[in-house]
Amino acid sequence: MISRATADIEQVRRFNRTVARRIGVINDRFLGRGRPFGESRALFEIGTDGIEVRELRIRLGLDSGYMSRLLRALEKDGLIKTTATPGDARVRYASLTPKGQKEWNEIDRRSDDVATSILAPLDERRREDLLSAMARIERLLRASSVMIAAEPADSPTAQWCLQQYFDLLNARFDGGYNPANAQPADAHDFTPPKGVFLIARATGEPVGCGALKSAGPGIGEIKRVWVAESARGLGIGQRLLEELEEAALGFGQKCIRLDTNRSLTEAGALYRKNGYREVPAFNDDPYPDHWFEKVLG
Amino acid sequence: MISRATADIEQVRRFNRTVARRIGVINDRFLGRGRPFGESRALFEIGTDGIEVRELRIRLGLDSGYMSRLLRALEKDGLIKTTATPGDARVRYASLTPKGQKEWNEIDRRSDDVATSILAPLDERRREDLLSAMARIERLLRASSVMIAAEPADSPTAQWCLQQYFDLLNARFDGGYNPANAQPADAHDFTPPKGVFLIARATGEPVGCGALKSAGPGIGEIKRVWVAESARGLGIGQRLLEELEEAALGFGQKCIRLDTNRSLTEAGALYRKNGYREVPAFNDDPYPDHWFEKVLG
DNA sequence: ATATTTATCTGACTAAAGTCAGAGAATGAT
DNA sequence: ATCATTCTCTGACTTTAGTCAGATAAATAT
Repeated sequence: MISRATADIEQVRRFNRTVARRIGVINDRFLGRGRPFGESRALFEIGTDGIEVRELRIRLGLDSGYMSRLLRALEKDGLIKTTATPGDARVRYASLTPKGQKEWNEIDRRSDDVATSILAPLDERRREDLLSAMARIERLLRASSVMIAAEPADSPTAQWCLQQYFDLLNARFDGGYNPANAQPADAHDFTPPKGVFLIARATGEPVGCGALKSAGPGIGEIKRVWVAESARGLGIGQRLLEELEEAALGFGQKCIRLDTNRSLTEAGALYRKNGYREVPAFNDDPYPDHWFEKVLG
Repeated sequence: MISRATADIEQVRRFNRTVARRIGVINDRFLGRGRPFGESRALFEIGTDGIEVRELRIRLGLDSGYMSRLLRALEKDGLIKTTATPGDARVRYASLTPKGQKEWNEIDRRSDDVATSILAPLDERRREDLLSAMARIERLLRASSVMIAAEPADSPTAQWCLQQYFDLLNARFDGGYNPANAQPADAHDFTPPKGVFLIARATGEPVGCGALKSAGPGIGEIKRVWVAESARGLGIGQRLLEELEEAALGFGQKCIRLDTNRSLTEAGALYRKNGYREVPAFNDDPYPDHWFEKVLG
């Protein structure tokens, strides 16, 4: 008997093979335009707006020597020019010449042709079916590539996430939100061994955060749970919560509490679903109107 | 305003990018095991059962000289051995040594790991959603890669398709089917400028056929419409029918007729959907019990 | 029996992709 | 002011991938 998990894995592998073949093959060679693939790729990434060479190197994952040579080749063909960046003369900035822009448009058109060639043979119904399945796959692959990791709460990324969180509260709450009026909690509170600050990232971009601090012996408090608008519905909140609880157990916190506001409907639902039960107010913060607690284990 | 078609194309391109990144990257390098990618691919394709070198070359699409060198390299590493095939000493047969089998298992395991790493971060509901979308995409990409082309009706592939068709009739009809009792129609009838024989192929494999012959001045007759079991529901019958009608117009046939049997339910539905209307019997063939006609244009 | 075709192999290439060790200029840290 | 770091560039490589023109042996066609 083939187990459920085995069949699932087989399905994923089959998908990988089919799609890699159908897309990879067409893409790679078809888009080449006689030019080495590496050059085309670089040209395409430089794009209409240009790009810092440093950034380009990271995106394509190339050795700096190799990158330099690629750019030299494109330059010699009159497709791009490189200039120093205003702020930092070490960093070079690559941008398309008019000739390069033409070439770029051609690559772009071919990309469209590839897409069209996939859709063309299908009738309306199947086409829509394919498109909706593609949208779903994209979204779910995005979800599956989200990584959650602890980071210092005072790191620039963490600060950025917090700002997003505060902006959200400010938009949702009647009368806005001002962190100065709320219970203070600084980076120190969200640092092991008493707390932690988690950041969820999708392909490098931060898309969510969540924090844990101590609220007395054996008690943890969850704060700052935020998921970017663009990444809602991917189960990131759930995963953050699970990881926060795990961290709490690691710190010996057997009880977790948190507060929230009724305008944060998704958060309320998440907590209830995960076995948090409502308790009387345990603080007199001006913003929360619901208080929850859960005993772990 | 962005047109509907443009948005669709954008969706396909976005999908291609996402999938190529998430799967392509992991697959290619992660599965490499320090070995050149070409060698790994060959090793994997040789697989547990071994394979004829000829077949392997076709599958990987490699030059025979290059293929030979790849095999020599794998042989030198003690991963495979090659022997002559019993029937034909020109053809070499490549198979894994025990060491090669171990290596193969490792690649296989890594493939599983890649699949698992995609599924693992998702909860049950999203996992199922992803898997079903993958199955759908696979199927629809298969449909979109089906090519229809005219071929001589006496080619081996055409003969093979016809045999499949007759086998199907034989299985479906009460009392079976014997082409000798039916109206004769030979390769000559299905040849331009009076007829044509179309074959639908998916990645090289024939998955359907359909034929057109003349049935008098300005009248065409469609025969031998068959779609492989494994390729039903992909719209191939519809596409064959459309291309046959187009061919008929090209031959100046303004009226098309055809006969069928009630046991071929899909065919009947297809004809009705495409505007064929039932007419009195126009032949006394023993097998058909429904006769259709359509005026083109 | 001879010619042709098929499958593989070898040698001699080329192009593309990528690595590594510095060098040099600009910037940031102390 | 000095030192370390960052970013790019150059030269000198290697590896991978692939092509092309025969050579060879076995099988097939005439």
